[in-house]
Amino acid sequence: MELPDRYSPKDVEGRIYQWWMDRHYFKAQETSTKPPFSIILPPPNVTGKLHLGHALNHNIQDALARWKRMSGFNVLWLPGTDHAGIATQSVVERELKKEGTNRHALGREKFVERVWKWKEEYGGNIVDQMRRLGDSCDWDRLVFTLDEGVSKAVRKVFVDLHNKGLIYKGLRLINWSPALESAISDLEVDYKEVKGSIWHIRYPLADGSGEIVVATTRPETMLGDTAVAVHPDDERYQQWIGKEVQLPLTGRKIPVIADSYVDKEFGSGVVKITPAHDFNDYAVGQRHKLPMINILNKNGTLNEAAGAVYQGMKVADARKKVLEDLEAGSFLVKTEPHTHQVGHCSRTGCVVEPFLSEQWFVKMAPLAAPAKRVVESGTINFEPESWTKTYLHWMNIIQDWCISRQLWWGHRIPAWTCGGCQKIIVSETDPAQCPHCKSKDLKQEEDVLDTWFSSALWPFSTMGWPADTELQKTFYPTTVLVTGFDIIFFWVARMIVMGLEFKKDVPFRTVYIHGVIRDAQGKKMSKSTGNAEDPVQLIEEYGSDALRYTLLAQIAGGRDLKFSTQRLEGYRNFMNKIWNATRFSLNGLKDFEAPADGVEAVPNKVDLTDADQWLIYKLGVLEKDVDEALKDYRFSDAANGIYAFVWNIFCDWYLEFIKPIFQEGADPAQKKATQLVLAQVLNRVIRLLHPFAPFITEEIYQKLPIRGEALIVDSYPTPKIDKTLLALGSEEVALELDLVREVITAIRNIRGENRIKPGTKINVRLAPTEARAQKILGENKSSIMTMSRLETCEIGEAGNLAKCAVQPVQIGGMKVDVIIPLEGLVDIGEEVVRIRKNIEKLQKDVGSLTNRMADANFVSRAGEEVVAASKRQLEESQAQIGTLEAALARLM
RNA sequence: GCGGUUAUAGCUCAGUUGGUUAGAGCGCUACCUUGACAUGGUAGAGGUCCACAGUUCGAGUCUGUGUAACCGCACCA
Repeated sequence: MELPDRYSPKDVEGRIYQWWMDRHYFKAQETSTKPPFSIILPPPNVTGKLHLGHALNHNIQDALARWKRMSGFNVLWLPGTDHAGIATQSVVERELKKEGTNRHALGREKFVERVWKWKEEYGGNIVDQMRRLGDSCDWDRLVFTLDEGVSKAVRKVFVDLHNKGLIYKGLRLINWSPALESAISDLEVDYKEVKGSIWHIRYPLADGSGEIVVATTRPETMLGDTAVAVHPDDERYQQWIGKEVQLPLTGRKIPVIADSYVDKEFGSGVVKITPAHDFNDYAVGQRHKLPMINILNKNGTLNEAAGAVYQGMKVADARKKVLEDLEAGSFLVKTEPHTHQVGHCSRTGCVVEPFLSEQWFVKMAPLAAPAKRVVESGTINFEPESWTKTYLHWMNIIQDWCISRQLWWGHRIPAWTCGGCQKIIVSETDPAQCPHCKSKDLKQEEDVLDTWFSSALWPFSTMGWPADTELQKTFYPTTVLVTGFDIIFFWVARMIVMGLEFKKDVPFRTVYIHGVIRDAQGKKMSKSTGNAEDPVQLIEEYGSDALRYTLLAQIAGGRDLKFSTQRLEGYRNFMNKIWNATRFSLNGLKDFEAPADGVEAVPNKVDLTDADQWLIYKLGVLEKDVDEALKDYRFSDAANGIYAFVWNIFCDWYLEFIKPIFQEGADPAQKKATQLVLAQVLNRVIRLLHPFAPFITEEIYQKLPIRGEALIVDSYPTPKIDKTLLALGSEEVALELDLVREVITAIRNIRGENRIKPGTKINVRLAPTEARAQKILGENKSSIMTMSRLETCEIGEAGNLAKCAVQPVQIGGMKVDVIIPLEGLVDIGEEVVRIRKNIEKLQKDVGSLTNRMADANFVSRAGEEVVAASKRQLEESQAQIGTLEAALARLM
């Protein structure tokens, strides 16, 4: 079968993916004798378009899934999509706006219907994108966060927590997004530095006995002030404590209180207290039982409590007006520039307002305690480990979780208020009547739950909980969670909490936290800055495997990754290299008969060339390294190791070494042996590559002479399972072949440096100093001649060095002088320069080695082998200098 | 303020337990269309491993201090 000379991902990826699907290779077995391996996919938003971060996240999980599947595990990779309350609702609201209407006009029921319709139509897009990435998820188990089963789980958890007193409804100061007109959680607030001012305002005492100056960054909130506070020990203000001040503009009288929250050193040492619009003031207000005046509407404008003048104004306008009025009344003392952190809504970017409102909360402290313990004890471990500290820190300062959102798209809170007795009923099923007063006048809460509430249950709600399913028995706790650090608090921590509370076990054993993808300049990729790359677009252009290799080869130790298309191009080239190496190999295997015992077949050791044994030895090292790297989540080490093997060992050397064997006249026994080695090693390389480049490898695999049914379900090569083949490798022979390679490199080096045309065939004398080198060179003479394009090659005495280029080569105790007569070939001057450069380099080594050997401390204290090695190196370097100097003398 | 991460070639990064001459890819220079691949090949140039101190016979690697950059968390109105 003929392969095109370039790998074309487009012709392969879709077909291969469909083939895997048709054959159900992604399916997990509910029960199996195989050990389980499970991953829950962090569900992307249904609205979403995958970004590169998703690609990385999914590629890691898929690499793990494929590796484990090949390693004999019963693999469950459970996919899902998230309803993403705010994001999805916004998309549909934008659609409505275009149609000249809005959700309020439509009404709740119709609107939610409309969102569902949207989801049915576009929700599949995100799944299609995941398939482009090659995700080998068990698609038959695809779950959506609003599916019936998941919704049941959500209700059960809500009701249980409520019955345990861990969910409560209360009037609290919460973070309010005026743009969304909804509460948001602490985590959804991003603090950004904003340049503002700090205004000093005069508050006259009510009894006219003086005035007090307060400092504030938000003058408009003074309309809701209910006290002025000073530090109890502040000598300047002792006489004011307990008196009243008259609030400018409103004339309201408010007390001066003492509270140690006030910092004497900051500003004027006097703080205006607005309990309804500041978290610290709220705390002070609670301590002093101050009244709370809410001056804001839900949309962020001022309400009637702010006074007729300001009612209806936006906060920014009100601030201006208040300052004008203060100025006019000469209440304003001074204005200073001041930068401070201002909370912004992570969804809309609007300024978040602390807002007094009735919301539902989860009491976190009792739930956090066991969730801390499982991480402290190592039942769950973070990879990299340093995230443990971040996690524990957050768990220590955790606040109650505000879970209600004033949206329509999501899990509606399963609580009803009875019109008869006003009691609140919380129930898993919609109640027909009030259990207390039997009234049928029940009204369900309007609010929905924070998206992350259902996400927190994901590891078990997706497996059929609360029913007791086989799936949970087999796969819970899951093996590993793969995610970015940005949702450790949003998601990871809350899953641990809920898993422990409802499954009495951790949701996963390991949390693998990977870095963030940045652009080539190191900036965070985002839609708004326009530097976000579209993975599907990149796949179109470079192929899914190339993209995956780029990401996996660079992800290490949880560090961020800088993405450049230049790098992507490099790995695209690598895919092509693999393709062409296969093309060449298959050509050489045209008359090769696949052995009956397939992958177990090995040639007789006596028929193997040195190159065969060298290659097999290197393969053994690779298999060991890759196995260890993958076990430690060192994807880049594994990917780079395979890359180097394929390119620098297999292609650059091995394929070159075996080329003559495929020419006519080669020894048939040797050819047969080499063909078998080639077929077996190619088979191993393709299998090793599969988790990192699934499409191209499966495509190639199907054309290999030695193969099974499908690569995706073949086994993953390790030294353990490849014992028979790897036993043919030899470290000793490998070292000998390295000498041959060094000799070839030396000849090429002399050629290059002396600018001898590649077409010019030259004569070389090789002068080994011991029998072992003599033997190995003799055995590989024809390879040396071909690969360095020689006319003649003598192996023996150094002979006359007059007008000769000379390069000493030594490796593992074997030594060879490479000698090339230059007479009539080139200008001798180049060789003089080349030799001098080499001598200089050697002299530097000799210098430091001499110093070291002269150091009595080194000789007596360093390990014996180290001293011996240094001594040997010194002698060898000196000998090489001798050789080169002799050659130099003969050149002049 | 508390915590974390990073600092190695022009760029992006490897360098596992301290041990010969610190590696790769890209970029750069020269040469090469040789029968797998120009998305290729061969050779080459390029590094005071952030600074200082310490431990050690020996430090890119371990310890401390400092500097710089990035990221969390908490924040003073």
